[in-house]
Amino acid sequence: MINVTLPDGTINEYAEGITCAEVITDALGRKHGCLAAFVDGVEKDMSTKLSSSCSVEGILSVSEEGIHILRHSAAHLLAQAVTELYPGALPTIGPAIERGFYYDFKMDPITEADLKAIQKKMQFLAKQNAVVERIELNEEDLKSHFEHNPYKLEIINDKLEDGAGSTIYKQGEWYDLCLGPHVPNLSRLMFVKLTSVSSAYWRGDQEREQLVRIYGLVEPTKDALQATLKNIEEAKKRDHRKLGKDLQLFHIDEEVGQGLILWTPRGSIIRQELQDFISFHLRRQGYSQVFTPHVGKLDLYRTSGHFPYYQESQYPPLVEKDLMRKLADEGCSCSELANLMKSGDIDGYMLKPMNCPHHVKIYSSQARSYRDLPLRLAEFGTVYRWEQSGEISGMTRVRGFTQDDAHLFVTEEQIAEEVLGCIELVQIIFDKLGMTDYRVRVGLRDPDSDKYVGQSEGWDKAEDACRSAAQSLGVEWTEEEGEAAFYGPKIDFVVRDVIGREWQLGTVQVDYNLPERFDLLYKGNDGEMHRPVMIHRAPFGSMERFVGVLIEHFAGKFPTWLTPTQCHIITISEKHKQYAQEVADLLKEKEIRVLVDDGDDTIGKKIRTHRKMQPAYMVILGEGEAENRTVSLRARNGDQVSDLPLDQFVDDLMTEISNKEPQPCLVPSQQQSED
RNA sequence: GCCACCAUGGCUUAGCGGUAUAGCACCUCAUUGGUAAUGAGGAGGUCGCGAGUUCAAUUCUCGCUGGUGGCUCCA
Repeated sequence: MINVTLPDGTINEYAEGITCAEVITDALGRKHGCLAAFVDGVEKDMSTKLSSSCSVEGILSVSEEGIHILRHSAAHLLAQAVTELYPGALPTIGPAIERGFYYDFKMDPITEADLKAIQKKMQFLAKQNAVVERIELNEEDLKSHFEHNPYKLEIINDKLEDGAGSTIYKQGEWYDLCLGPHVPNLSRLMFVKLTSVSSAYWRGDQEREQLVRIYGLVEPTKDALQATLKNIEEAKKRDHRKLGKDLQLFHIDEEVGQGLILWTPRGSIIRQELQDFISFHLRRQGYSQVFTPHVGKLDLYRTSGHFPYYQESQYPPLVEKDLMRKLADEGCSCSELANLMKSGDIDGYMLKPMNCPHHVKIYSSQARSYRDLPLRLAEFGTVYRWEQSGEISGMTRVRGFTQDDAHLFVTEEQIAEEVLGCIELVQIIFDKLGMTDYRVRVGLRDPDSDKYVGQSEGWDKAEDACRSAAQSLGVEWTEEEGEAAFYGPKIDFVVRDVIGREWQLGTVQVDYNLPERFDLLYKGNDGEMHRPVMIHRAPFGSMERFVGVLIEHFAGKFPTWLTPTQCHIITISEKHKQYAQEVADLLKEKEIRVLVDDGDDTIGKKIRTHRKMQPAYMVILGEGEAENRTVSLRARNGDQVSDLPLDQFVDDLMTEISNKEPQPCLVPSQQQSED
């Protein structure tokens, strides 16, 4: 007999060999809803036989572990369906992921249209409700089970020690190499939805074959699945690429170039407001504003190390016409030209991929003493990077972007305090914008990689400085090896958007390397020359990416201070044109952004039209308002307030804007939102 | 860069081997209307670009450009 401890503390005695399923059924009844169990805290199948005293706790499909098992099992079901429909298809790997599951197959490409049939097959198989069976096999048997699948054999050879066996999971005649656990039977997997098909490299290696990857969702109930699908639909409506077009915030034109953002008047207002906001804080923190050109000589980037290191992701260099002609006359080939550039035998210009070298040159334009430090140089600097064409997307991944950049030249003793100042700035901004869902990542070098430059002593010090700064932040932070820049460690602020994607926005980087490469010096109070340390930082990261994320964060409903047109004035009839103009002039005088619609559409029609542009307020003006010098307001959610005295409205609105209130607040919320 | 899919007036979209729908937006006229579409009329497209097949191509084929979903990459 063995003793089994249940979550509520009771201890039951059972015969040895009893299964988890039997224990849980005994404790909770037949409709326990568990799909696996923790045995002494370790995830096990329901069919696991208990051989000694232990604790047992059921895993429900709504728990984090439960949904993970559900997804993983659904991936197996997908593989079964695909291999039955496409006999030549070879399953490779198929894990559960954050929002569902996928499975990679070696097979001929399929299209989204094919997913319907596969999903139907999955649901058919789920209805058959085969039992999922765990089978332990020795190495030889294991290999013979997968002798026609080189991918599985590769995993067996790589992951298992010589001579070690492993397990397969079998449902009906189909089986897969897997450690489990899995659902006890397939009927648990009724509520699946295949979402997309794409491709992936085998084991994530660009050099190896491309596989067909099928993504899917699974939920424990029909309602849960419908809710998940609805969430995805809602998220799509927030997509900054769609909203950017609808709200006329930016435009990308193929004749201008891929990944190059044209900021339209309305989007430019948002960007300008953000820049003003940040500039205000920069002045407070003692930064100096600078401007530098968009190009620089190749030699500059040879010295900085950017040219040789990041050649693949730079726009092609610009070479002078006469030199090009001369080289062409001499029969110089393209590859020879590239070599000459690489070796430094010919020079040219480059679109700047970053602002640091220019700022470094401002530092070194004068002899510096310790009294000049910290020297903080800030610039909204536009940089150009040749991102891979397939990677470019909307505003979040582009080829030309403006960093809210700054470089701080500091003494070693000043690092900790200055890094902290940078971090505080990031926090002020995130706080003001209500971006609370972010994590802090301290990026360290990968000890096994040789991509990093500089002395390891400097690295150690810089890494320590980042750690202690992150520590003092009072926010959850993680260290990640291999996430450092090639010149130094960094602290990144990674923001999670509404769809759960993560975006690296703010960044602070400590750099011992560039001062070395450019031989930067200052005279200390000891009369000796010393080397300063550089801190790179950009609280927004790039204006493009930040605004892109912000559009989705607010779903286009910006706080009043950021809203491109804050008030849309709508007249009831032609008779109120004059009063509308008066109100508009008054608001404009106070630098409030306003638009007047005194056209002859009906009031309902106008409201419908203007709602699409998401003004902070619609200001409705008719008979009563004109007579009493009042306004009526309509908020984005349809709430209204009537007969607000005009002067009070203007005052309140100005206060709201200068306070940078997170949402419009002049119309008290009366009901649940109609949006 | 790789794989798959996609590309029709400003936007959303129908369609097909014989140069093309519809709605919104736009313009004109009438309407003077109180919080999610007043009515009538009008104008606007060499169907992303280039080549090929064909008597004929927006429709089929290839290339290019751009987009979408992923992979790889991201100073």
